[in-house]
Amino acid sequence: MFSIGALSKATGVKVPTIRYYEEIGLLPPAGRNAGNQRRYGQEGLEALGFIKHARDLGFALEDIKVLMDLDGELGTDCAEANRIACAQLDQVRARIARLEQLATELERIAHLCDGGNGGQCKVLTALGDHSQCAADHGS
Amino acid sequence: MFSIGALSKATGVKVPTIRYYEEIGLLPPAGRNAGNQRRYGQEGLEALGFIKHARDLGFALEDIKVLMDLDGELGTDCAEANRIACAQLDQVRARIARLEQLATELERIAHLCDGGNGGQCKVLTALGDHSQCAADHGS
DNA sequence: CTAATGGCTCTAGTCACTAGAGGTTCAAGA
DNA sequence: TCTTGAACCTCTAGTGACTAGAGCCATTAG
Repeated sequence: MFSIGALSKATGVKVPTIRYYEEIGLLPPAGRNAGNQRRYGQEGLEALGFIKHARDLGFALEDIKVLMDLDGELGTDCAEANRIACAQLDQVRARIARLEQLATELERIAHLCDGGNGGQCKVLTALGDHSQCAADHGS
Repeated sequence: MFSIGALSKATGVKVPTIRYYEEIGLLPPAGRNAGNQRRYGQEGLEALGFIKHARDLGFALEDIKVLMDLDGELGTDCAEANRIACAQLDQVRARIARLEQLATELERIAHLCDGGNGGQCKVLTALGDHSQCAADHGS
């Protein structure tokens, strides 16, 4: 049996975050001891480990909830889990592409300036003027 | 003179967002007409355009505030603006690196499954078990 | 037995908006 | 001039995923 602090250490999820997960129904309400403190068993550890790993992979809590519900079902068909994972992968790839455009643009802007002073700052000018940008970096 | 709606169209920033920017002091309070409606001139357009561009580049509103204040100062030294831009670039690069790790891991997980069913879903198992991961994709 | 640590609930704050209610003003057509 | 509908106003509350703090109670080591 783990206390909430022990579970926190074991998983790397902060104590208030664990309580938050319970509050929003992502974790089932923990059992309590005589003094009303939460006590967790192996299945609590596994559930929280699953959440932690999925969060690290960038899944939204809502998606994690769906994945966990899938897991409970008997003879789970894999299709839904796979769909969610692929959607997540697409999102991550899209974010990478977007960030790479930003990085290009920021490099250009940052290189305008040698850190000297006097006159109008070219960095500020570049930030103010989208038309100077090489590409459509966003909208 | 622009109404808030015209300014919104001209910049691509939504109307409630413009009011929000004013509320938090990012935009100076707009002048009003006889009927208490906001009216903007050229400088309003430019200020909002600056904010929009910087937001598109991923700058936080707090950083944008600093940049705009810098812009107002006479003989602005460029160093601070440059520092903020470079910090932003570093952040973007770090996020890209992190996301690339995630993408690798997600590809591995998504490929475990052909969408068939029966037995324990390998996608769910992989999500639950960090030790299967090739790399330390997060913490 | 006492002190330190850890746990409890509850409220409010973060960031950057977004949505909705309920009311007022503007601009264009009849 | 009147009317209608769009655009505007303020205010409150909600989003996601936590984080911080107040004020109190439980557990545990010495």
